[in-house]
Amino acid sequence: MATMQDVARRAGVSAKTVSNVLNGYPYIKESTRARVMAAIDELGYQMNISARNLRAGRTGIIALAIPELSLPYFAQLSDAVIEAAATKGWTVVIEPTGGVRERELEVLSGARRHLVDGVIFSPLALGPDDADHLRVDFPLVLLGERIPHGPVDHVTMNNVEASRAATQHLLDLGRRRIAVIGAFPGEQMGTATVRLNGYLAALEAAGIERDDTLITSPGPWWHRTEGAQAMQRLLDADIRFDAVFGFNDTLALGALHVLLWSGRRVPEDVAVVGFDNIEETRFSMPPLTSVEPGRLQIARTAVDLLAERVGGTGPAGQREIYADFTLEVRESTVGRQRSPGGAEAVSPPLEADPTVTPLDAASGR
Amino acid sequence: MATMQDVARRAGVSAKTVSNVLNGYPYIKESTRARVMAAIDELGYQMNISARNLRAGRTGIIALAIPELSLPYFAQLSDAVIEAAATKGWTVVIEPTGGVRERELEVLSGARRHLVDGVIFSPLALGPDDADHLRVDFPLVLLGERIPHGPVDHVTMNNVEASRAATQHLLDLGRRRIAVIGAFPGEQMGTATVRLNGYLAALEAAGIERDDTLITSPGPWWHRTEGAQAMQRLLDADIRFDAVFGFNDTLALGALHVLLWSGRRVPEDVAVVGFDNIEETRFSMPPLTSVEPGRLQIARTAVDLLAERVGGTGPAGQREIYADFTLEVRESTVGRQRSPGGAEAVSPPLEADPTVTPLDAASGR
DNA sequence: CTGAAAGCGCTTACAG
DNA sequence: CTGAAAGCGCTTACAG
Repeated sequence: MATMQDVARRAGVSAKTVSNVLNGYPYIKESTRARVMAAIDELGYQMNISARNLRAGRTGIIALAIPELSLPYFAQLSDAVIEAAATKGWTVVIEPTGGVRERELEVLSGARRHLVDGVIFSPLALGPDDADHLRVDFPLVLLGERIPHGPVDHVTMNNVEASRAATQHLLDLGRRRIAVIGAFPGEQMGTATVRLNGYLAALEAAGIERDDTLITSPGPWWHRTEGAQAMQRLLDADIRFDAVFGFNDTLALGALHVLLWSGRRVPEDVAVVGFDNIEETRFSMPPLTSVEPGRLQIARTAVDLLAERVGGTGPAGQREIYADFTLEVRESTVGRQRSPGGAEAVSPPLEADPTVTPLDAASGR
Repeated sequence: MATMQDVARRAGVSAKTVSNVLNGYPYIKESTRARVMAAIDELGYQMNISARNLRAGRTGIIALAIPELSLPYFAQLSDAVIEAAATKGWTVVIEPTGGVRERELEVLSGARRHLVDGVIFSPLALGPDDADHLRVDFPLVLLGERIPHGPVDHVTMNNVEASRAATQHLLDLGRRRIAVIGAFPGEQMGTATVRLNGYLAALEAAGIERDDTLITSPGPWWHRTEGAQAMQRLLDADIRFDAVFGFNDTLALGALHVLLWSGRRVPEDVAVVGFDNIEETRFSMPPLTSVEPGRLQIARTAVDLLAERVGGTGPAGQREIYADFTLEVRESTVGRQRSPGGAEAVSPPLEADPTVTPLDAASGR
């Protein structure tokens, strides 16, 4: 395989000049650049990334450490991060930690430190007591709620406010007994905790007393299974409720499934709200009202902050960025007619998802 | 940062010996190994991957090129590939192509050839005419149906048989007018084509004539949206049918959504079958009968074949491996009672998903 | 605008 | 079992 030297020889220049051309160094005579490019074409030359990395101390790779891709939120977040990273010329390696503490620590201990220019990390097992582990010697951007005021740049959203808004939406519809799927009493700090705080804040503002029989704790994982199980236990215990707030969409969808199975009408008997606004919320039956957490904004911001750290242009202190959320109102709370609160008429979700990449015309499937 | 030389000096050995220790070279005196390990610990030494790659000509990275992570099948496949690759010491970079021809060609033109030891590639835009593009000078394993007999190792499943079995299941239930969601007439070869062939084969064996008004072509993308739109068109056109076969689960789930919306009962009025057995098939209402394509087996086999190619131990010719499929019968076809065909009683999906990674006890959410 | 030399941190032969 | 030398293919100063 051709090397930079081969190209230089063929173009009648030095390797340095080839390097300059390839790296976009501006002060090169046009004729020289043309000769170099021609030589590259003729030899089919491709730069050896490892050599460049060794010498330059950069790899052009960032890691995205998340619990698992099978959780739709993280799959969709990963797509967004990959796309945002590409605009910076970065390749992304995804490191599913399984939410296992040891594997999350490995992300930080930097066994792959030399492989990546930086890391975007969404911890699940690590918590506030682990903030010191975040003092690493490579650029790191933190996502999520587990370590709120760590010593690194942090991108998140205002979960308390968003959760309060979702709960308020149910209250506005006249619901008074709102079951929660997704509390996690063992948690010092995390998504479950802050979303529960938002829920409780909304109740308090409405003068409704907290009822712990309505607050279910399906455990640390938030798949559909756990949502279904938690709902089944509520039904088995004959708890009365007129609404359900799932702390993520998969919990809410699992709960919705069991509700319908048991013969409840949604939203007439029970209104259901989720969180994350994953694609399938538009396709459940009925479509699921959900909090859009600003996933694209989170991905882009995380990549931008990381790029600044890698480039050394970030400020000295850590930054805390909050993405904007919105409540997407769908039929699981307002039914098929116009919402009483004046929301737009809700129609079957037949419009294309604007976030879907268009397929070019020539391709097939 | 400490180098191998620093470690060698501290341990009183040569760099070569440190390298031998780190690479598991067997013939090292135990006392030497211990001294080296101690020096590594004391210095906090971590090998520079780029330097190793440059010298060894390997990177320890493989690429997985897929259309997009937002399609649950590919997210779940990616998780499986990442896990399988880890057992070989490989890191995975995921390259979402968006199904765009140009980006799929980039995967093969090897702009990142030096970055990866090999590539697992699931094309969508490239087709049988592009087989020559697969003649690349790096290890490559192909997935999917788009290029059936290309010049490279290929892992797939028997789509025709699986599709035939799914259709037969509907026929066994007495259904005679089975609508298809997912045909793609413009396609020379691909998933849509082979699954349609299986469907037609089953009809023919049952002596049922093909009815083209039942065969919908939602286009190349197989999201929920397209399934919902195709179903809406069937309903708008007043086509009669008593079953629906979605060529993947998201199409089937989109169609299911519109069916229920329109007031049809599933499966009493219309039975629904999907393909891929993604997690949410167990949580739709009703749960969706689907073909399990052997996703884990596909992931592991692809990684194994690639490892043999990278190691130079594979056979000269290309291999064609078929994963085993099974039909997972759920309520969308047999309802909540025992299936007439003798399948097991179907119950609400409250059992845990066995493919879910356990979270360690100490972690939170 | 371009070149010649040195060196990034490893591993590969080659010796012993 | 271990060592000394060379070199993987680039980029970084340093000159001019």
